[in-house]
Amino acid sequence: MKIVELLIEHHNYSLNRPFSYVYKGNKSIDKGYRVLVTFNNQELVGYVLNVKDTTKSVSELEEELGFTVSEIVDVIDSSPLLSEDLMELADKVSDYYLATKISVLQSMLPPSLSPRRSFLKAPKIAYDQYIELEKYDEEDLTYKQIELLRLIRDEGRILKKEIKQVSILNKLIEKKLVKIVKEEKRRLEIPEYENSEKVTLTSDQINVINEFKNSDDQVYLLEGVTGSGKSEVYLTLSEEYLSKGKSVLVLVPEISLTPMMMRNYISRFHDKVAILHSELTPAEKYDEYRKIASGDCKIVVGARSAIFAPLSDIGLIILDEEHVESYKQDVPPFYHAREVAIMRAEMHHAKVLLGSATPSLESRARAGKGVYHFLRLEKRINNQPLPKTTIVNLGDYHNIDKESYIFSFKLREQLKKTLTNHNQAILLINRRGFASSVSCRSCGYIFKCPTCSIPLTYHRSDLMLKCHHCNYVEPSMDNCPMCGSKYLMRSGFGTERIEEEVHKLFPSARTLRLDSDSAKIRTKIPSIVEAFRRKEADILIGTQMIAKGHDFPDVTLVGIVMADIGLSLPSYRSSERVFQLITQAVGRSGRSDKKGEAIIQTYSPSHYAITMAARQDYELFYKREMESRKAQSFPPYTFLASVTVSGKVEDTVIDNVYRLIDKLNEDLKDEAIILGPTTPFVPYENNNHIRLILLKYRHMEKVREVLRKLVKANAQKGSIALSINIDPYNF
DNA sequence: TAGACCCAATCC
DNA sequence: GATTGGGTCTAC
Repeated sequence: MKIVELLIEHHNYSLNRPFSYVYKGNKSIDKGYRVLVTFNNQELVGYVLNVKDTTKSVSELEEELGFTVSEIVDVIDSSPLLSEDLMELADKVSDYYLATKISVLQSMLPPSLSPRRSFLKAPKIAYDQYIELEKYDEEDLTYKQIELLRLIRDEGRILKKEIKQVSILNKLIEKKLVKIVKEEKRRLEIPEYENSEKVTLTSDQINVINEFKNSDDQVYLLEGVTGSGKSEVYLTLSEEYLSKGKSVLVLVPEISLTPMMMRNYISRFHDKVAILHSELTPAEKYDEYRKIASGDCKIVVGARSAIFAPLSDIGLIILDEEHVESYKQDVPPFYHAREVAIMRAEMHHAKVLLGSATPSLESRARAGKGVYHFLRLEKRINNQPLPKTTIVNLGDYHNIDKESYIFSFKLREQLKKTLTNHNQAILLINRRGFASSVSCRSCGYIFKCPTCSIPLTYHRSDLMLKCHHCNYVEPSMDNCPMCGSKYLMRSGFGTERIEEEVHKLFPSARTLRLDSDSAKIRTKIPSIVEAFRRKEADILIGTQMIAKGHDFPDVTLVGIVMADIGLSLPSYRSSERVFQLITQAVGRSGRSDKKGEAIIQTYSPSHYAITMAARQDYELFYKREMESRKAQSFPPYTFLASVTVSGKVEDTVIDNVYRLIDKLNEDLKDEAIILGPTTPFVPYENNNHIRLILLKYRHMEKVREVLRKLVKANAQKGSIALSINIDPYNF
């Protein structure tokens, strides 16, 4: 008989410890296997931590342990699902982030294998299923159903697996509004790009590569302006490690947004590369995961969660665009891929290479202090000049074109020039939809999301009002629900409005729009990007999605329609975000031998984030922003942690927040500044009221200990739930 | 975290 | 007298 210690799939701090069971069967069972157990009258998946043989009887065991021990119902796996080193990594991650270990394990595994949904076998699809419109009728549909139906109507047909809202789709099928059409399956093919010819490295690149190779440091920050050839450095180093028999892990922000990197790696390394990212279907993820685990692929290119790819013997971990915030997971365990990369590299004695044109302040500060080895690529390849950049003050009405109110004379004139020269332009507006809010002129009523209470955004393409925080939708109405007035005002503007404006001013211009609405369908982003690259459109209009990573040789104009959006957001990172976004966007202009222009429209023409971005001067921005962080005691001068308290009853939540703040003040008198309680941007969600406590501190150890105890002590309370976010971005 | 149970408030 | 919502407890 065996004694098995395991973790339960409930994600709660009071259950964040091993539970003991016995196993009398004869299947093989060991660390890393999943088993089926009954736990408090529920049938659950357990995650085996260790197994011991015993000669004792169950009653002797119970006597010794002091509780009843039950038997494992069944063993699910026939081989361990997670390697020892990933289990060890999970320990480190849950330790650093004060997260339950099961939440880390769940983040590590593809959804079809994660404990929660372990019975989902790898789906075998023989056919591609398309959804086609049968009949268009909005009668008796919920708003979400209408939204989907309109999408299907507008698209003609959609691959079924590309629709994420399966339950909504099923309702439409049930109502016979849409039908499924089966066609022989088109396999997920990884496109076979031509062997890219070996580029000759510049002397800068060679220097950087040699410095990397000849140093024993563990973490490196490579700062290089857009177009300075960071990718080639990544590829050369990857090749080097591969030839030494090591494996290589490459992280990219969101693979659909940076097909460049994927393409580079595939054309260089072919089937040695596995691709892992959030947009793959569960079946595809499962396949790739198994392929990596079996050792067939020595290189993995993927988004955030790929940091947990089951590679062995890792020699090099690369994080491209290391400053991008999507490396931080915004649900528990709230890990940041950069920190996990460093933990993992330590275990493998591997090196970490962080690359960016605009490094995060944290990383740049560490490089400045010598914690990371600082590498720089200063010149653009071929010494391309930076685009000529103009800042237009929107506050000065002389600059505004009265025919549109959105474009300045300068931007309109440059657009015209670009079109006549048959070049391409990119217009960036950091907001999707048509109008950012809808209100009633008579009574002042503002359409708000019933769950988040933030204003709803009007979308012209499907005539819906949408909440940009949760997924709430409702059809837009012609009358005010309060007073019945038909004078509704749509204020603010987003991508859809810009597109309309362009059509008005330049009727013959062909446009494409790229934002998360047009990206609702999975494969759409790459196809829009490709279409634009093939010059099927003159102007690409989009949100920050378009600012990153793409290389469009014929783009000679980048227009930032309103640079201020985001600057006033209540985050200590807002200047950094704006700087990064504008710098990246401006860098899209003039990538080939054609000369580029960029126009930044803004209400804050003298804000340093904007002026420095216009000059593409990262180092100066860095110095200026560090001063401001220092003055306000924000990272990198301090560490942050947030404690979220949520519960069904608002008063209970508030009482508890004050109680916790008192407790924290007592325990951390000299260690931390405790701020709050604050009401977050979205004050209630899923019927829970939410309040926040923020901690600023310089030394982690004591604070971590106190928080750990706090969370344990409050874990049993059913009326409130605590959640801790170490190094939070949004609060 | 999910279910069981308990209690008090509330409803018809 | 039954139903509902909140609070508390427990789990190998």
